[in-house]
Amino acid sequence: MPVTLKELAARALVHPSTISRVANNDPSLRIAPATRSRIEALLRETEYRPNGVARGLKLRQTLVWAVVIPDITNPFFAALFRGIEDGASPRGYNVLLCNTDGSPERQRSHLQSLTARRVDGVILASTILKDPAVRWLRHQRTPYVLVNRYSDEALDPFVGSDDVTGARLATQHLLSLGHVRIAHLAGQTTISTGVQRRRGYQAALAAAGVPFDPELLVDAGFTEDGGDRATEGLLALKNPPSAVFAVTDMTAVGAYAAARRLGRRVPEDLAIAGYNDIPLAARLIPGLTTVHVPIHELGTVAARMLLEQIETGVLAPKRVVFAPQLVVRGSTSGVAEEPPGGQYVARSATE
Amino acid sequence: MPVTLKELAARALVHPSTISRVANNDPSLRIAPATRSRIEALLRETEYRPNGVARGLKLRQTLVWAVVIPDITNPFFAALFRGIEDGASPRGYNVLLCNTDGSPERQRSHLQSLTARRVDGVILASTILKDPAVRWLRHQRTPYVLVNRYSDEALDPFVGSDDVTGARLATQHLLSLGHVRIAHLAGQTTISTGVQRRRGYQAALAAAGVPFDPELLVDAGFTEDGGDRATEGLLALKNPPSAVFAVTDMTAVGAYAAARRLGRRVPEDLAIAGYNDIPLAARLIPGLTTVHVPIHELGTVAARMLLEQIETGVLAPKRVVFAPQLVVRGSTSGVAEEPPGGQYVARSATE
DNA sequence: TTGCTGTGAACAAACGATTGCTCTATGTTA
DNA sequence: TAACATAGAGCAATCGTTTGTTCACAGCAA
Repeated sequence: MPVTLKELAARALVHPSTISRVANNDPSLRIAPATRSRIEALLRETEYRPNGVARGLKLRQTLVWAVVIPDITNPFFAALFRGIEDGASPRGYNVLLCNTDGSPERQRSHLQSLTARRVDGVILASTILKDPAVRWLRHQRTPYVLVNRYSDEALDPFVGSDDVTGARLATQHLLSLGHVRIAHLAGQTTISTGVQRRRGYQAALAAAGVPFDPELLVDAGFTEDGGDRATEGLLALKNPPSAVFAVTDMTAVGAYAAARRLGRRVPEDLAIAGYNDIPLAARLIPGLTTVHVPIHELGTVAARMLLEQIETGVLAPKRVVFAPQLVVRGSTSGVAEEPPGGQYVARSATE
Repeated sequence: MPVTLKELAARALVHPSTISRVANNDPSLRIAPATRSRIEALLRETEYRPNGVARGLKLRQTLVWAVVIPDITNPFFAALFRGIEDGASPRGYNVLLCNTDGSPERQRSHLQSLTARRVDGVILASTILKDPAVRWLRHQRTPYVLVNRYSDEALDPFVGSDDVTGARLATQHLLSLGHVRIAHLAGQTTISTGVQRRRGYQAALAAAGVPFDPELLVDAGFTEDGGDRATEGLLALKNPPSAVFAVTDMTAVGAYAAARRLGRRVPEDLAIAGYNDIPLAARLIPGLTTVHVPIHELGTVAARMLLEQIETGVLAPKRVVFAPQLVVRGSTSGVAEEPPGGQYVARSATE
């Protein structure tokens, strides 16, 4: 249905190549002004748009990126995606969205079909440590950037937050409030954020001279359900924690649910801290104390890094790590909520 | 970097077409068993995957769909997208996600670039009434389906909920609780859901013999902020409403915020009802009474309709409209919350 | 030997653009 | 007038597949 160069050429009585040159404003060849304006009129009249597929084949670039994440219904990844799209769209890129539900197998099969489609780049937020799929991607020489979670610290282009520091901040905050039995709703050790945030949690305990109680470190994963179940278990202990640090805000939301169901008040009976500062965190009652991550900016920076790799052709393991900021809300302090908006300190980025 | 047919042909000492036939299991031509197995081994060894761009050019199908929505960070659209992807992925389609932020101009430009890319189909949830961009899409003969909002009731393939009925249910519920001054946080009249839900609201009032007070019908739009500001205005009236029906759950969330800020209790001072039953609705405290829409299923059905159009080549204005179900929670009744999960009646669909 | 049949694979024309190169007028210069 | 420069546009190869058609050759019968 859409018009092709060949058809236009027949109508204008010129060779297709001439039309292509006018359409692309090719400077390498002069076109007579009369011919040019005749063709331009035709282009406007027919609303000619070159076939992107044919163009992609010839130019070896599709102007398509892919974003691979666990689940777009998780507000963290939704915000991240917006950041990426806002970085990609102005440059003419469209973005494919692939959900893996955390399955390495689905991730692998998505990555295979994406490279077969010749996407110009991939942004991956669903990776596990030492991910063979990432290794494969690297080997394919497909430009890619890992976000939030890394696979191999030294080898991958990465943008994320300093998880150890962030977790330390949150745990220190709980310690400073006088809590001693602080539990950690942890992420899997197969995932970098899981490992690093555990590390920060333990480091803060050690620095404060609080002995580490393995009973208080439970694997809750990154889901609301996991946080709920794990918290229920913790509250059933003979000697339950007075505070929990959750690996993720969604995990913390699960903790709220469990506390509420079991009749515990937040923060009086159980203080809760999370990680990421998703929009939902401020809307919870009481508001969730959490580690602020500039989620949208993670996305735009990832887009910028991907673009740089594509334009320069250099696939270097550059890293951008944001310094986390603790945001204190009612779930730990019990004090008045901070005024809405504007409370975040400007981030500082290190490479 | 990835291997091409021509290279494989050189290695196997056969013509590229022969390899293509083996790779695609082309039944139209016999291949000697020896040749076939030699080529198959080579295909496996090199992990050959046909270049999707070249394939798309030749076969005139890209196996790509596009989803155009206002904003993926809105939980409604995130759930919708999952439904679509879950319908598309098993059939080998990948899905581009385009956010418009409600701007018709951005929608138009997205649709143009998408058709230039020759996507196989478009699912559009950001349309306005009598949308010229949809008219254009129809004229291009690009397969498309509208979701949730329609443009032209008689002309477009559509899947959504029965907005008039749903709004009537919610308003009747508030009336049945004894409320008389019921406000409506309405959507714009440029959008079908805005118009239809107003209609249902007014119909319920009329049926109950409650006079319609224009003061109580305010344009809040579909955002949290809009709901917040509109509610603030309503509560400042000399004769404020005792209940509000919000065009959307996110709008209702804004109403919660305003009520809380102004010291009104929900539901005692202000009852609140919403529309869509996004996951957040059940998590609010008190839980939000709302009209349940099978969001994920809207997406899978839209995917099925799109696929049918593509496979049959018939672009008919088929409609699937789900019957809405009222879900009563604490924001109107003040009674105990229903047990989590399982409370939804199975939907009934009409065509 | 000739002619025929059938197998197995090569050939070649698309799909719709882009771009280096070639070619033909025309105009300029010696 | 001959040689030559230049403008303007056509030619053709190419990107990597797919697929209808042709072709070479072997086996077999007459």
